[in-house]
Amino acid sequence: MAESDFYQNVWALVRQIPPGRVCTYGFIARYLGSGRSSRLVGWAMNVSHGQTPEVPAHRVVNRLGMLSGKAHFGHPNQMQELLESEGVVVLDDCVQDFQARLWDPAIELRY
DNA sequence: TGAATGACTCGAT
DNA sequence: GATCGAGCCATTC
Repeated sequence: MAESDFYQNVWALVRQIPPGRVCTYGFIARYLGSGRSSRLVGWAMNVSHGQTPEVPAHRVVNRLGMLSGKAHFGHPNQMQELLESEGVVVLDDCVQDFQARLWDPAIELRY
């Protein structure tokens, strides 16, 4: 039973992140109600592999903009390449202009 | 059933 | 200002 509603909500939210933008675990966790469930968001990403439709987990980084989850992709560089292909500049596993690229669901989906 | 783990975050030193 | 430790919550062993 690795598919709780929490995962579904996380995936649904991540899928709404527009290309070229990124989001953080903490923001997602907070938006879903439990600001302290950031680790569960990471869990959801772990399970999201092979999901359909695909979950753009590469657009989710930690609060510092670091690609902390790149090791869980097929290839460590895959996450960075996916982001760069969408226009996100990645340097040393960190998203450049992170503040500008940040996509906050609490603001973007408030309308 | 209890203990350990994890793609995180915050507060204290 | 940087580093260390504890908390959180669902899943797994």
